[in-house]
Amino acid sequence: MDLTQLRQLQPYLWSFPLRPGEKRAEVLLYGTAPLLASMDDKVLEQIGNVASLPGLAGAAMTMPDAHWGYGFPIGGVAAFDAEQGGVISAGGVGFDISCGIRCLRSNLDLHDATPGLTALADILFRAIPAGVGEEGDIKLNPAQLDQVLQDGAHWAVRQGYGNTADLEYIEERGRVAGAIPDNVSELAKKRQRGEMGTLGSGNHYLEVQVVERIHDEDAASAFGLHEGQIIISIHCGSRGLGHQIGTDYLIMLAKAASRLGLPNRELACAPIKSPEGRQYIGAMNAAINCALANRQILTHLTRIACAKAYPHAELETLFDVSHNTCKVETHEINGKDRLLHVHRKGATRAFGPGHAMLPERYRAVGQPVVIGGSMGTGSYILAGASGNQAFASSSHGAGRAMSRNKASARWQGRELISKLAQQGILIRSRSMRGVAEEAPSAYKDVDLVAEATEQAGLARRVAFLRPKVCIKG
DNA sequence: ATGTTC
Repeated sequence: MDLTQLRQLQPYLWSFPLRPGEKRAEVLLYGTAPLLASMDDKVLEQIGNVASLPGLAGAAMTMPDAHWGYGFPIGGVAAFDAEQGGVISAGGVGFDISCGIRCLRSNLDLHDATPGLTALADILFRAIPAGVGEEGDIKLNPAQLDQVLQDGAHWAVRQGYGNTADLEYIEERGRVAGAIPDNVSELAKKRQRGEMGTLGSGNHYLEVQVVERIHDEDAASAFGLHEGQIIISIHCGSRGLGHQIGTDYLIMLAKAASRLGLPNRELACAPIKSPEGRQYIGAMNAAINCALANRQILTHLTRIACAKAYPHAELETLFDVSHNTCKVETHEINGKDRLLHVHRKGATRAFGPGHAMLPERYRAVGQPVVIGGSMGTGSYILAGASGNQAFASSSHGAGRAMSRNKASARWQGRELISKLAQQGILIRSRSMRGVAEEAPSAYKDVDLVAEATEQAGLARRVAFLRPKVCIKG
């Protein structure tokens, strides 16, 4: 991205000034000069397009890990006011609806766990269905799937996957309101009937990590984290169902958008108050519940696998964040509280200290936020910051720096795996091409993303996690 | 991300 097009407002905040004759809302970009310089110009074009959509509240924004996506950039945040003609966009949520990360803290430490890590890697690889189209042992009939879409992780706990203590630490406490299973196509449901409790592919993973560094002792203590502790993180979403909803509604919303005079098919959207808009929102909420249930089942499978390698192991849910959603929230703009539909695409909600929606245990320090790193580099746990000006949003990952095609042309999966093994990181995957696409060097530097996220006032770093075992799709 | 062509 050419930085001469931008105006630097603060050390970690930039604006994209209007060109003569251009009509759109403000665009704000969070990040350092090097991070922004490494982004594709497409990011700027895309967030500029978002700023021209009807009913936008405040500015359209990008997070420090932004890269270009379908319609909206990944790492994009945009809030719309239904009362002012605001819109809902499928491309503003993302195709993998409610993709997110479940973090589990363990009672194991690296020193004791090390001798069993190879066995754990093999057990997890057998226990966790992963890869494109991969199905699990759970097969649901249509009525059962509708219950999943209605009740999310609560459904999973009722079936014996995990426990009620998990629910307290899931965003929305395990279930969003407003899901309408009838708005989800039969094809989308059919694709999901065998895919509950599966990881998927691409950047999805299950990682066994060690807490290598604590940045904030108070928050770490509230989150139950200490140096040397083993953590397990599960990154996945709503699988075939979410993807099919994205496909179905892209077509419907594109028609609605053409009536609004928006020519760009990728910006497919409809007013929140329109029939099409309401219909998509009902389907999207159903997909959010599907993803929450999916991560709950995977948590259960992970506990069983972990107990085989370490009979005394206990895994508690630290938190479960979603980073592809649109959620209705109240935010203050110019001193006035407004009810907004906040699109976060590749962006994590990051409520600050004192927010009423947070579980009591974390309320004083802020919401746990996860910046998932690339395979082999590491991840950060952060806490939502007071005074976040980005509709309580934060970065979600390292963010790609290179396309999948380029990465798979440059690296060999097998070589990467042996190189990472030398660094003490065990990779298990059925797809060598997938591993090559996920090469650590195809991503931005997660340390720089986390540092910029903190310096920009979006979230505070709490702990750095180093991967030890990584199960890839 | 994805029954890898939205």
